[in-house]
Amino acid sequence: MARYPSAHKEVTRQRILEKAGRRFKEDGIDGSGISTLMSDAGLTSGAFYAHFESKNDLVASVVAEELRTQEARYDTMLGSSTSLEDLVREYLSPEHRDHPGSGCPSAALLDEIGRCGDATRQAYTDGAMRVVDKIAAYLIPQNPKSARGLAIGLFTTMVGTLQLSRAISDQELAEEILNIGIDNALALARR
Amino acid sequence: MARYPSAHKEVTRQRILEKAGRRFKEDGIDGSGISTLMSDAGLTSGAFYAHFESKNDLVASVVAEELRTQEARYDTMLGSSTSLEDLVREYLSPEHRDHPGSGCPSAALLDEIGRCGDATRQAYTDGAMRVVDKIAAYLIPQNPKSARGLAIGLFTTMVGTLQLSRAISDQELAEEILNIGIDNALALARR
DNA sequence: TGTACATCAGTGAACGCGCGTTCACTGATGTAC
DNA sequence: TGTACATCAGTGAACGCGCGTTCACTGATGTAC
Repeated sequence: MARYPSAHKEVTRQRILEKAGRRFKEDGIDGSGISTLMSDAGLTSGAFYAHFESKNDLVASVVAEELRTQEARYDTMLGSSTSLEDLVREYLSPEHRDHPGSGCPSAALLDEIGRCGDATRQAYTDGAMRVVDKIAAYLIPQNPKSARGLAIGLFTTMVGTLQLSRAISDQELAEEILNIGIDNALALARR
Repeated sequence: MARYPSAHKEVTRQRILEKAGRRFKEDGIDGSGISTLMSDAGLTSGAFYAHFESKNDLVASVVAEELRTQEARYDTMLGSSTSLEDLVREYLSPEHRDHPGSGCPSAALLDEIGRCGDATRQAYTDGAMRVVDKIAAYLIPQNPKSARGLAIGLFTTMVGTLQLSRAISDQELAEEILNIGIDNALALARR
């Protein structure tokens, strides 16, 4: 089409990553084809390989990007007036459950990531541990290392609860599970 | 091929369900094709539709069957001398993490089940709640209802922890996460 | 008891379709002279 | 300043392949006479 200013390609790459993250979280990684992903980004399928080596390469990059976004968001929330309780309540809200596309990548994709290759799992490991460390530093600022186990417990219950609530077909029960999850998470954090 | 004794078809159906459950948990639902599933069961693809209406129908039946199996297993374990602590340690063991095919369907498939249609999510709801009720009845036999929240908390942490441990590429860290998960689960159960 | 027929679980080729990937080509802009 | 050329992000058709599903057919056994 055109020769663009030097920043243009990077901007496009970022748009592909953001739209693909959303699509993956909505339809799954296996459930999202390259043509669909590229048309989400306003492009045609052929352009994909100017930005990524393969679908696997995209998946690893998306996972890294998603966790970077999540880390930044929690950083802002916990750095400002938002309490951990607010964060838990937002995470385990019906809004989050019903909008996986804009939500937590772990809740939407964790078991699928476990089946991915090394590059993706490496990207996940780095990103998830930074998020866990952020939570640990908030819980016990003077000794984040001792809060690590607590932070991981908080993280796993929240992820498991949101996944369970999404899988439950009975609306009332799904709601009850979110509330139980909030109680359990807050009880953990209060330890 | 042959006209079989009247029980034969049901035996074959059961074999398909069992093999498909294993394959789904190893490669994901979207990652498992009908031809592969049928050849796992020693049959060819065409025979599939003599047993199931569609892949969706199979998925719902597999989910129901997997949870029935899990319920029976926990029933036996908790009914005999096995303590809840043993169950937790077995669930969060490296063996379980490294063999999803014979393991917990929730740990392997929960987020994918959340993206399935009503029939599958209904099957999951029924089965998972029976498993949770089994755990609750063990925790507080005289008042299982009050143990429900605890049982759900135990369930979600265990599922989340196993998924996380599978997604982590660093072996040492993955091991540490299992141990942290055991501590967190046992602390919960002791409440 | 021996023969003809009905049954039906399973076969395997074929359907249209979307997958991940490749590639010859386009065309607006930046650069060289 | 004006013209010729190089650049390169993006196009869109095509590749072989496996997907979920359909269907005409097979053939060993149970049943009827």
